[in-house]
Amino acid sequence: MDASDLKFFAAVARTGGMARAADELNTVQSNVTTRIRRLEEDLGQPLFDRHSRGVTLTAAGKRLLPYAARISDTLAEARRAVDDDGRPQGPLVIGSLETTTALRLSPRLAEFAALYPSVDLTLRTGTTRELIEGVLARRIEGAFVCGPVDHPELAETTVFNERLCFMTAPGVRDLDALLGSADLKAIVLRLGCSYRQRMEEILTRRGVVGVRFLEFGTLEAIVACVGAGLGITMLPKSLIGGVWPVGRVGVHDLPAAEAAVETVFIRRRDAYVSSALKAFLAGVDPAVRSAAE
Amino acid sequence: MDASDLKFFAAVARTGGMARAADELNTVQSNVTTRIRRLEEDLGQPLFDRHSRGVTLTAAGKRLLPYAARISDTLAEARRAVDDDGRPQGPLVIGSLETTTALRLSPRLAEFAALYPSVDLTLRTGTTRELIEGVLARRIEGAFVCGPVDHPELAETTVFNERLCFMTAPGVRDLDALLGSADLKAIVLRLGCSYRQRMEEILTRRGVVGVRFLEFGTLEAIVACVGAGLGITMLPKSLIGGVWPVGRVGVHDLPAAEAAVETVFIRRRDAYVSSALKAFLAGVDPAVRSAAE
DNA sequence: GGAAAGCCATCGGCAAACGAGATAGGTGCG
DNA sequence: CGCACCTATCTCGTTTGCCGATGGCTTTCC
Repeated sequence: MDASDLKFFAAVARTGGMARAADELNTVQSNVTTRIRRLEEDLGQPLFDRHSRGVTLTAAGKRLLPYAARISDTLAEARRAVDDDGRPQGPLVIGSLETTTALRLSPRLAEFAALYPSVDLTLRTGTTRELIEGVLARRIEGAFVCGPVDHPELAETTVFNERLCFMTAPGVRDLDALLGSADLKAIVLRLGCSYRQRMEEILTRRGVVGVRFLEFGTLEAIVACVGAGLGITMLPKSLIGGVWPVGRVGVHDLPAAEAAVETVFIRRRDAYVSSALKAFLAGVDPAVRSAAE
Repeated sequence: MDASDLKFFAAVARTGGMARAADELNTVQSNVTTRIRRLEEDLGQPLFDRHSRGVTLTAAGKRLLPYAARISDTLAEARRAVDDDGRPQGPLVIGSLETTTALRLSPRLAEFAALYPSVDLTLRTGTTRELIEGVLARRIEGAFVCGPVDHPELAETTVFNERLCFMTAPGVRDLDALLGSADLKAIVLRLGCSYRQRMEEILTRRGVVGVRFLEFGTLEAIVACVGAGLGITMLPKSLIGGVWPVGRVGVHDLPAAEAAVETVFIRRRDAYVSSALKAFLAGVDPAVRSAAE
C-alpha cells in the first residue's frame, strides 16, 4: 500500500468508476483497474463492488477512504514544511470576519505585505460558520472568527475582545423609543453572520420582535445607511474613532454582559503552522503570538 | 514523494548512514543513495549533509522527519481500519494502573477473553506518566490512568471515581498516633506512582514529614505487609470488600476532598478506535462507552 | 607514510513494474 | 438487436527499481 495507490483509490471512490477515475488521473482505465486490484490483493479484501454502471465502495473501502484523504493531506503538508525555511514565503490563506478585517487587520495589511514581499497573502472573509468549515477542510490555514468555537480538531486562542454597541443615526437620544417604533429596520452584513444572531437575541430580550432585517454586503454600506437614519445596526464599538470618524453614527452602549464578544484565532490542531502564518500573527498583535504555537 | 521514499528517509535519519539504513531495509546501499537523491531532487533541496562518518539531517530534513513518522503511522492505521470489519479481533494493547487493573479490570478480563476469542489482548501496567507516553508513541491503543491529563493530543473520558483511604494493620484505632510515630513506613507500589505523590502531599499537610517509602512491586505484597503491621499505604477504598476480604487491613477514611481520584481513559485523538477496543470498553462498564466515540 | 576499514556516489545489467492500447465480456436502454 | 457504457484481461514497449561492482574520500591504526 503506497500513497499513489491511495490516490488512485480515492479518485475511483470519488468518481464512482474506474474509467472516470482514469480520465481524472490522466491515465487509462486498464491501469486504474490493475492498481485497484493490486491494492485489494495487498489488503486481502475487495474495496469496491463492481456493477454495470461503475463501482461502489464496500464496507472495507468506506473504512479506508478517510485515510486516503489524510495521507494525501499529510504529504502536501510535509512538502510545505520542507519548503518553509523559516523565512516567511509562499502562499498564505487566512480567513477573517468582515468586522475583524476592518478593525484589526486592514490597518496592518500594507505593513505585512511590505515586510514580507515573498508571501502571497489571501484574505477570505465569511461568517464564522463558513470559516470554520474552511479551516477544517484545509482550504484556509487559519481564521479569525467569533468565539468560543470548541471543536476537538481545532486549536483556538482568544486574540481580541470587542464590545458591541447599537449604532443609529447621529443625534438619536432615546434608543428605547427608536427600538419601539413600528417599522424598525436592522441592517446586518450577512444574514448568517454571528452578530446578527446576537442582535436578534438582544432585541428579543428587550421585547422587540418582528424586526425586519436588511442585508448589506459591506460595512461601508451599512454605516452610510445607518448614519442616514435608515435603520440600526450592532457592531464593535471600536470601529468608531478608529476606522470611522466619531459622529458619523450615533453610539449606544450595551450592558457589559451583552456587549462582550471574543474574537478567536482558529487553526487545525494537526496542521503545520507555516512561518508566513507565524509572521502574520506576530504582526497583527505582538500579544497574539501564542496562537502559532 | 511517496510513502516508501519516506520510509527510506526515516531509516537513514535514524541510523545516520545510507549503508546502515540499507542493512535495516534489507536492500543495498546504492539503492538507498538513489532514492534519497531522488527525494532531494523532488523536494528541491538537500535533506542530508554527507560526511565521512555517515550523514546528518539538514534543517529541511529535520522539518521532514516528523511527517515521515506520521505517514507511516497513518498507513499502518489504515490497514488496521480496513482489516477491522466490526467484529472485534486482532491485537489489542491496553494500558492500566495496577490498582485499576485489580479493582475494575481483572474481574472482567476472563469474560472478555471468552466473549472475543479472536482478540489478542495485552494488558500493560505502569505509572500514569509511562502510560501517557506509551499512548502518545502509539505503543498502546489507550490506557486507564490517573486524571485529569489534559493533553492536546489525547482524548480523555472519566470512567471511574475512586476514594482513597489509608490502610494500616487491622485493629489500629488511632491513625494520628500511628502517623506520629518516629519510624513510620509508607509502602507504595512504585515510587513514580501518582498515588505516592498524593500520599506525600496528604502526609505533609498533616505535618508528617520524613516518612520512609518502601516500594513493593505488587498489590498483594503491599496488602500482606500492611496487614502485618509493617507500615501504612494509601489505596482505593473499594479494593476492600471487593478484591480483598474485610478485616485483612484496617481502613481509615480521608476527607472527601483528599480522597477523590478520578480514573480516566485516554487515547490518541487522531487514532483509529478499533472494534476490539470498543468491545473492551463496553465490557468494562456499559457507562464507559462514550470513551470510544 | 601506508595499509585498512568505513562511508557515499556512480555505472551497467537485469528484472519487475508501469503505462498505453486493443479486445473481450457483461448490463441496461431504446 | 444494436448501441452505449462499464470493467477485466492481454500484449507490448518503456520506464523504473534493484543489484552488484567500482571508485573516491576520510579516518584510523600500524
